[in-house]
Amino acid sequence: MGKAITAVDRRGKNILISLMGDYLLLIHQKISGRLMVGNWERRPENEAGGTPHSLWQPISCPQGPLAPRGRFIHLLFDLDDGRQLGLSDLRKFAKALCGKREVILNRPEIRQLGPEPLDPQFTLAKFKQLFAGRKGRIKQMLMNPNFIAGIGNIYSDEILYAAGIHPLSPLANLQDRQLKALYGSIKKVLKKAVRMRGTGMEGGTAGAEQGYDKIRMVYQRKECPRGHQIQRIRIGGRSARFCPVEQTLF
DNA sequence: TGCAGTGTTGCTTC
DNA sequence: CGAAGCAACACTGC
Repeated sequence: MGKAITAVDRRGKNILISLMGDYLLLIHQKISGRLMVGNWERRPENEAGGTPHSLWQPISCPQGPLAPRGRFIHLLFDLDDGRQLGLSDLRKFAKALCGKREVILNRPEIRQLGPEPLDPQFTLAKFKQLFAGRKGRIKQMLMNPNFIAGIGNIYSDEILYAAGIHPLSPLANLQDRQLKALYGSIKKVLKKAVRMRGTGMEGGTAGAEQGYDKIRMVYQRKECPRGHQIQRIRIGGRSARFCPVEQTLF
């Protein structure tokens, strides 16, 4: 694009790359998107019959061999230092948009975003205000980006376990005591996840890179740390895991 | 072998 | 307005 990158920020799960000239590149990785720096080579022999996926072959990336994470390139930028910025995405839900900063920031998916849970300005009082007049189940609300930004399926499960709250609990039933526990668990779980550099889903390939896998309490586990059987139910089309012994339905 | 399950969110419908 | 259900896609694992 020929524009210098001046800053990289995040809002919820949106990656915001500021470009010279007041432009903004917005990237949302959705489920399987991965934005990564490395090098890829074109494979012209696949141009005729191959899938778009097979057009670019990874050569290198900081995590060592890219497979299987860097094989599904849909967007590639050449950087000045010879490396490339690539967006890999197996399931092709990811989104990339570029435009004037103000236009991008005014799009509903950014404008309507709820508060950043790790923002120091996001106080317990602000958290409680979110619940005013809202209905629904706590698990779905935690995952709703317009309610609170950046919490998905994994960490909502972990947060609810840490707070001892059953995922089906209606918002209206949560009292001050539970809200306080929830608030503390949100901060605690997310900070720890950031420190551990997130949760890798590809089993062995994550390595030391993404450590949260190793301390998950309920998400995709058979038993909680106390040895109780984890239950799995569906809420709003998503799987929710929880410990039926330690998580109370309010 | 076939089908349920997988990290997200936006659109449609009520 | 809010909430539920589902679609977008391609692969893995039981």
